[in-house]
Amino acid sequence: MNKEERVIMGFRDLLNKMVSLNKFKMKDSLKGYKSSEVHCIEYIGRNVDSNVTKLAESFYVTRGAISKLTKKLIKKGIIESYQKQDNKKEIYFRLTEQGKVINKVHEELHKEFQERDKAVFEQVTEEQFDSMLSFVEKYSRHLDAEIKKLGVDITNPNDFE
Amino acid sequence: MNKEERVIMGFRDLLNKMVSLNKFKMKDSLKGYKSSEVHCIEYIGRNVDSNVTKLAESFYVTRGAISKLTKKLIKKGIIESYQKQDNKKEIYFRLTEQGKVINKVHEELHKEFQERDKAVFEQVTEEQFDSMLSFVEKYSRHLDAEIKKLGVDITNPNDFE
DNA sequence: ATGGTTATGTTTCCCCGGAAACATAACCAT
DNA sequence: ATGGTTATGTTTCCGGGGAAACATAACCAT
Repeated sequence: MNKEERVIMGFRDLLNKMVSLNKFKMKDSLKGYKSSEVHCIEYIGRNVDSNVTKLAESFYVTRGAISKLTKKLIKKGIIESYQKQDNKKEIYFRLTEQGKVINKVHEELHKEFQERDKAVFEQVTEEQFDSMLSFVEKYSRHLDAEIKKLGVDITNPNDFE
Repeated sequence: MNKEERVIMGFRDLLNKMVSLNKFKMKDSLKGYKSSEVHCIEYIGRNVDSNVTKLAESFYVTRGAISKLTKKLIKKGIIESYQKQDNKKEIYFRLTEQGKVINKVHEELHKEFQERDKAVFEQVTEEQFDSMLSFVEKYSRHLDAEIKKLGVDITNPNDFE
């Protein structure tokens, strides 16, 4: 396996491990909530006027999937929807008080993760960060061009190689 | 968003884009085959004596999922199973002639991807590669320790943050 | 203004994979 | 050797998400 593949594979495995750990910890502190639900709550908590489309694009899933998920969260009383006077098409979401509590717990968990990995990131130099970011951005732009050229739809992933 | 998050997010997006592009191209040259099937074929083509457990570990999915997938591939005549005289427990897989053809097509596709991205990787210096690999390996070891400490099961991912 | 086009959201049907219970074979400690 | 433990594979049940058809609202060109 050459270096290119090792880098890509390495990051894939890294992400898998992070997700596994996240799910595991979530079972402790956020019992009863699926990770997809928590991510949705997190996004709505961070972004005013979230709607189905924005959530779908951000999570790389279909609008249909988000539509069902938000309906579930509304039924559970974690989020609520609202509209604006001048727009009868778009439906926005915000957290209820209950939702804010869950979001708070999740934020604490995030801090815990950062603390956990601090030791690793402290060893990374600015140059290393910039080098990685420049690679990511360059590669990303390259793929964007390809995606555009072929007219590919980027609404589905969540499985890797 | 700090640099740590940007690197992780950046790679997540990168992987998503690669997967989308892969799926799109596969629809052209490997019509009728799901990407999970093709990956399975690829693995069996590369590794002698593949079995359900090894495939599951490699793909981060449950043995049950692989069990169903391989059954489907056998029914389609793409792979076949065999056992060894001295082991009545483990069941191995190999490609049939038809499977080899598909694998060949897939390999060509891989080369095409490498060619497509050559321009990007040519710009990456050895130092950059080594820097990224060292980061990945360090972080990975760190998470492994955490995973071991907590006794987390790494058999499920395929969705990211 | 109005008819075609695009954007947004919903619903139905279906497939894939996880969880868990199960069956069987291999291993191992005594 | 044998009974408990572990490894491997399978099956059933269920939930989540994709695809596609659909409904409705907004946009836009004429």
